Amino acid sequence: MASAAPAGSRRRGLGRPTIADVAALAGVGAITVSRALRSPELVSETLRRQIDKAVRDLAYVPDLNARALASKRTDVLGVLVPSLSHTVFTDVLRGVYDGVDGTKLQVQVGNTRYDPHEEERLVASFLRHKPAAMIVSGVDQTPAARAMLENAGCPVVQIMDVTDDPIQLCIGFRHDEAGRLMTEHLIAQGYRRIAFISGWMSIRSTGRLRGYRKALADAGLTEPCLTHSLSREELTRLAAMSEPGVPPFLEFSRPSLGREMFRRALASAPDLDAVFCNNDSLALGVLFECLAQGIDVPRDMGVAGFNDLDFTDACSPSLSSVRTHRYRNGYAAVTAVRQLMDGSYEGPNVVDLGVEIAARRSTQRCVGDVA
Amino acid sequence: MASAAPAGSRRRGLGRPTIADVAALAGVGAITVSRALRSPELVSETLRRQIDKAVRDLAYVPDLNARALASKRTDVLGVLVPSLSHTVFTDVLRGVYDGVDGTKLQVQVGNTRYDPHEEERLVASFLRHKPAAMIVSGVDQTPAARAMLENAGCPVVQIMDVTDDPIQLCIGFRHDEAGRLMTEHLIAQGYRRIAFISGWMSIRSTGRLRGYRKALADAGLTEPCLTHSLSREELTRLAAMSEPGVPPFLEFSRPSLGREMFRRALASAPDLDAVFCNNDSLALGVLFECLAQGIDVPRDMGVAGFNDLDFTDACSPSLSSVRTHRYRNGYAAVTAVRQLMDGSYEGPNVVDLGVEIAARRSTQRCVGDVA
DNA sequence: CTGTTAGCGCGTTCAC
DNA sequence: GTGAACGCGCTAACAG
Repeated sequence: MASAAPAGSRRRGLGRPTIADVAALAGVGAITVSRALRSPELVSETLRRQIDKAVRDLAYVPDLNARALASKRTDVLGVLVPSLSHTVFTDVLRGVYDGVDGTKLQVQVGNTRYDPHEEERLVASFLRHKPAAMIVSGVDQTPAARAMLENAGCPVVQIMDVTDDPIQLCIGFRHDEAGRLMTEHLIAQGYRRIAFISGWMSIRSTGRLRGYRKALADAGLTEPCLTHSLSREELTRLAAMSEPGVPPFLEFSRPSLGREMFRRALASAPDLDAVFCNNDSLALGVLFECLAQGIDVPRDMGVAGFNDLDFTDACSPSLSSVRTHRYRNGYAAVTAVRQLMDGSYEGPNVVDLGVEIAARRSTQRCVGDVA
Repeated sequence: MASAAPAGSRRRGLGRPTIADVAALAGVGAITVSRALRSPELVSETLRRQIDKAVRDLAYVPDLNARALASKRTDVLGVLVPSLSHTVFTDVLRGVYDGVDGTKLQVQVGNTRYDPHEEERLVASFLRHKPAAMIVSGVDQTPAARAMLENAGCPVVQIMDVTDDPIQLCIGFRHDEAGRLMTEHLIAQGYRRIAFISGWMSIRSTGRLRGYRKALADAGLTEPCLTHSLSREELTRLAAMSEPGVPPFLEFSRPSLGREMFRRALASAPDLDAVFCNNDSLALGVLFECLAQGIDVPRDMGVAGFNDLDFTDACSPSLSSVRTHRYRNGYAAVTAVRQLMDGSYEGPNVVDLGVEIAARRSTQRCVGDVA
């Protein structure tokens, strides 16, 4: 018998047909089946036809684990993001998915949950599967994770931030510059007492804060009321209030938190005339709080968000924000990965996608300055 | 040499240490290393110590593909969702991730993009990796996908909907009932001319619509203006307007679309007194449109959403919605999976998590009826 | 263009 | 408690 699972065998497969079964049925060698499946052009028309039939008749499905073991490679594109609850990263993922369309690449998403150690574990875990390439978010991997990625032997692209010292290639934008640009926009619109509001500071948020401070300093202004982080007790309280397992960083972008933090900012700096929010959800809350308090936006209070989510233009007044190219970032990362894989990549190893100020009504104090 | 990669070999590994290298260094058999790694309690203290040292010295990392091939199993929990852009499913995923915490299970997410054929492909693809279990969204898999899942030989849980005929086990809630409950709530609040607004109808949306219609019929009311779907041309136009690759269903939940569809509904039924939106984003748009038009909510117009996203309670007026237990659904699915894996599952094979009406100000026409 | 041979790295089986 | 042998299903290398 040519069957792969002789009855007397000490170990049997799951009963699923193997490549040997197909080969036997088609009357060819196993390797020919293998080739017919992966590079049909290398196999003669006749044999290919017989093989295809046998494959169909047996409902043969190649075992990817065996393939990976034998060939030492897979078509898995590992993508690590810090959160799946933030539009920011799901937008990136859409770009990634679109980028791999029509490709052999299989996307596999890992959620680091903003935990560097979880990221490290995931890097190790993904690398064990010998991925075709890796895309990781941010540029602040732990030394261990970085070392693993450097030795991964596959293309590695860092996204959503830039650094002078990428693991291999990084494509993203400068958060400090983004923060600076929006603050300068607010200043240009005549706002002077500008607060920065944030629930939780990721490494990237800190960059935006830096840019905000620089812009203020350059304009000779001071920070009226900087509420950039919640106390530990508040953090715990919020966590307790939420469904078990809801990570704090999600809570920290809630509109209701925006309302609360805006109230606080106003209490400690009653002469506030603008708020730069670390994300659009917080800004939405500020907008509603102004509405509830009868504060006129943009006349008495400028409100700006970050990320330019889909609701910014539907607000009333529409909400100014910082447009980051998240979809494009994901797409570009995959494009680069593919080029790195076939050796055709020729771009620089640091790519800055830039950001744009989406100036809308919520910061339009100077008439005629905004579309 | 006992090394796994003799210099003269025709095929070499990647140079990475193998279990044989560890065994050689520790002076034991390969199998003992294998055991020490997976079931330390079966190996004597002394050997375990030597092995651990060797593992560390060589920075040995087990090859998961080889392990999977030899053992015919993995610790991968495959999770298929129709979208990563909707909070709905990312909430589910949080539940899933929290559920596997402290477990050997490795979550692997697949994005079907609301395409049954893509789902079918993904099912096939995931199953080839011999996952420990699968969690799939909805109950409307293609016959082929269903057949594959039935023969997968691993626990399979369907979520976010219920059916009398699950593949194996399904945990979710009834969308028709959800639609009915919210409509009844609106009726109880004195609204009579209630429109249902939706940009795009998924299978689950259709269920909600069914419930809405039933509630109206039961109350002897008619549908004033049902704008439940966009024309094909509009669909194309919207797609063209958006960034390449932005799937229509995303566009279809935009607040700006809510504004637009509300204007239309109002145009064809000026006596409209309430709007039940298929999701909260649309409802947010309706809220802003009312604000812009000077329509008093809830007095002159009741506005209800669906899903109860995080911004509903921060709106002004706060937005009524249907609370679905997405996080809990993900968590429960994993719990069930784990029990199915060790044979301890004893629940029914259809679990209805139910929904709740989150009654807030935007539908509070009858004073005192809402908290 | 096709087949043969020899593994890929690990876990199962069975014996000690 | 430990180890030797064998095989999981597939593909790289080389020969024809």
